[in-house]
Amino acid sequence: MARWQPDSRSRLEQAALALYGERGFEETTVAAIAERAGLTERTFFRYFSDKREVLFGGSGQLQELLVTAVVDAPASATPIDAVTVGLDALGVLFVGRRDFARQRQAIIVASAELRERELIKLATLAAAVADALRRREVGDPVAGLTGEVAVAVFKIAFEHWVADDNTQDLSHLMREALAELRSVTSGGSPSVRPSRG
Amino acid sequence: MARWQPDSRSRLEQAALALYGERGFEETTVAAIAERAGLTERTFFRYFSDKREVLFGGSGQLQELLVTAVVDAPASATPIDAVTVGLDALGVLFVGRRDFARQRQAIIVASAELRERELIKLATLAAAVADALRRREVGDPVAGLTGEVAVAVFKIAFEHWVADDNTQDLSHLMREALAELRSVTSGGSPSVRPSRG
DNA sequence: TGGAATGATGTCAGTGTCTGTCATCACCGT
DNA sequence: ACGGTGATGACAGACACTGACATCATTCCA
Repeated sequence: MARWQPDSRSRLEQAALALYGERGFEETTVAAIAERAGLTERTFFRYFSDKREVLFGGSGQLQELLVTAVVDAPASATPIDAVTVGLDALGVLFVGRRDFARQRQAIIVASAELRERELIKLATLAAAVADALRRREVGDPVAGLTGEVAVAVFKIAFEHWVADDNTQDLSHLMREALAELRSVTSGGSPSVRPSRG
Repeated sequence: MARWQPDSRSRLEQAALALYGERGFEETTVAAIAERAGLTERTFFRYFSDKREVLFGGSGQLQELLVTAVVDAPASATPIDAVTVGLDALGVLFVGRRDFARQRQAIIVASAELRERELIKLATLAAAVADALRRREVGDPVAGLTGEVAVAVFKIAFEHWVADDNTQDLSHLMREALAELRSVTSGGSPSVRPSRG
């Protein structure tokens, strides 16, 4: 018999998800999460740096997958092509996890603090993609802008995927969003020019 | 003789800016800010919802200016053109304020908490731009994507403007960033050409 | 085999953010 | 004068988070 139950981390994650869903994020205390997990408040903070972070354990894996795919894309691929390959790789990560993603997203959008945390995770992701592109000899500011584009596409497709009665898969929605973005940025009139138009 | 010194709000803002700059954000207590402003901690929280918000008083004005310009852009303007008009309008807001902007930005980039707050302000701005475009009969997802593009362009140009020895004005840098973005999104397989990087 | 090292957890005290509540007191209109 | 108003102070308290030390099953090794 082990002295402690195993999987403290995942028990804390599950307890937090449940309580945030039931009572809301702000109304849930860390003490309550720890109690439901059969642990103490102090132990919660040993696993998670703060009360929000317990919802973002998967962000590291997401970033690793995307960065690896971008770096390993064919040498002939343009920056935007490499990013497209990366986004395709993300599709598999979410297969079969739509219900979980939906529950988690409902909690996040309901809390300003959690939305802040999500945004900085996405910004970190964009920076990581930009770095990956630079390893492909892509210069600035193209690398930075392409990183922003990748995350914008992911974000919009993800929101669409999680929303209500959508049945298409995430990869498909990401390709759609990218196509839309192309049409937006190519929609300006010729009179609008970088050099003092 | 007034019982209290006037301009409590701006005294608190100045005290916070000074202390965040001297000691750093995390190392500065609200009590210290209030004391330097000749007020109490409780009064600080009557003016600002939290310790970070004291640095973001100008975001409302920024948003109003951008949204108004987008809404009032010529009816013939495409979504991306309307946004370009809006970004031009922002240029004047920062004229002569580069030193202040630089000092404030140095504080923000040094703190993860403040970066989070900045990101949600920018996300709110993007949403406001999207709403403004919808008032121009622009549909989704073009409105949302164009809002993201507007903010990405502003963000990158602003960072460049604040950085080191740059002498060009903000409006010019925003037009440059937009042109770069166009080249990024048109660099994929469907319409060819390797990017310059 | 027995004792020391290890590692996850508990306990406790303390700091700082933020909120609710009530008191204070100059100013203002009547 | 007098009561209303509005900005501020004073105070208590909840909660997030941290540092320091204690506990104790497991494991390692002489």
